[in-house]
Amino acid sequence: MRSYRNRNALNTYKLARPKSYDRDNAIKLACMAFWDHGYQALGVRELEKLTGLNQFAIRTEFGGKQGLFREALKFYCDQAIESEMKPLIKGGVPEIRTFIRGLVTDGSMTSSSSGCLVVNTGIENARIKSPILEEAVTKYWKTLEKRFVQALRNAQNLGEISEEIDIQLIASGLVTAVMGVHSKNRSNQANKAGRALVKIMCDYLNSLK
Amino acid sequence: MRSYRNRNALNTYKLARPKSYDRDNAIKLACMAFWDHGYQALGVRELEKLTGLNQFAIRTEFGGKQGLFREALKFYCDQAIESEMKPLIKGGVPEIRTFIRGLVTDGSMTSSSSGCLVVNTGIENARIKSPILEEAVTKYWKTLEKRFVQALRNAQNLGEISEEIDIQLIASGLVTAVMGVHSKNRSNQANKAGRALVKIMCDYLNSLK
DNA sequence: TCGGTTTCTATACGATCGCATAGAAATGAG
DNA sequence: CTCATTTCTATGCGATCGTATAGAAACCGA
Repeated sequence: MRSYRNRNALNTYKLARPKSYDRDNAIKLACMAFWDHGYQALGVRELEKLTGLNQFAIRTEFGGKQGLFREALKFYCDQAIESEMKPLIKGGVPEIRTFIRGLVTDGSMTSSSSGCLVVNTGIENARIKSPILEEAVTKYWKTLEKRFVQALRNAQNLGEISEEIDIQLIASGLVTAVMGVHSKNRSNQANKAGRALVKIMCDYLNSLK
Repeated sequence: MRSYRNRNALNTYKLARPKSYDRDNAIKLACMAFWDHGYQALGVRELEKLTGLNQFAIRTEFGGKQGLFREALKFYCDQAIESEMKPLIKGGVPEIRTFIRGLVTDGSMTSSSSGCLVVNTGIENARIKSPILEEAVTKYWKTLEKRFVQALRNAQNLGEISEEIDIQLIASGLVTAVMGVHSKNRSNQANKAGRALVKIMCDYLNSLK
């Protein structure tokens, strides 16, 4: 065993039997599977079928079911932060509205009848007490809150909203509202179930002028 | 076996070995246990310890783990509907505010670091697809929505809020906000974590005059 | 005290969980 | 071709899941 890791096409020394799966795609499929079924309810054997991975690969490539879940959660978070949250950094109230509306809009990755993987994980693992997962979940919501804070600051600078406003409070409340929309979407198994709160929050943002 | 059921002190014909548990109290303890740990993560053997029930009792009295969970969920719903939701029937905006604030107030049964059993159940069982549980969850949120509608109508009649308002929309949005506060409380394991959204929704209600 | 009834405890069952291991299969190098 | 290396499939392990069963224990009526 010359090279401990030998992934994808970037082989260093010796080629052996090629892997039957694409790592990145497997993570994506695992993400969707956990998103749908939850962590505990999804067994390793069904996970194999849904991801195209084999048991050996789950062990050696990801360190088992837990490790694969961590990768899947990371994939979800990175994806959402990079795509949906990004416009908030330089945006203002319109971008906040777009983000919120994305929670109940077909085609948006944050709009799903399965809710949100991070919400689901935070609720399911509240008592499993895995520090690694807890940290990932906390980091995700902290990031979203920061993005909201940034967008609200931008909005103040643009004069879109009043200077009197407690930005931290609104950002925190928006995060909680987002979690509510996801929860309702999953509970009702409909990706638009939370649309009333979306409307209300948009109206509320308008009232901050 | 003269009488098939022989519960508590109200024995009909023949007294035999007395039960070692109090049924109602066991349901209450089971409710707290499931609330904390979730359904799947809580095994029958630990459930025995936490409720004071024995395996035989779980089978004969409740029909197994599922049956006990149903009773526990029913207990939770009935309790919340009877205590926290009740003032909404004859109340107006102040009663809505009190309800919402109760989600992040020590001593209120709807304020818990474990979130809300109905939210947790809706999320955990979204893919388990138990029609019985799904119906119980749906009914709970429908009831809360109706209570909000009633309170908002009362508020209109009292002149607390404008006649122009879309009551159905606000009621639905309030329900989703409630779910958000519960989700955040559980995710953060703090019964006041969702307080920012509570403040925002109270402000929003004030703006409807 | 004994019989009838119900609930108790103890034990076991089949299924499934995540994970480990062994040997076959698939590749490139020599 | 053979060999070294890696990944594959097949099988099994120990633990735990919810549930079933059997016999002991606890009560009342007679």
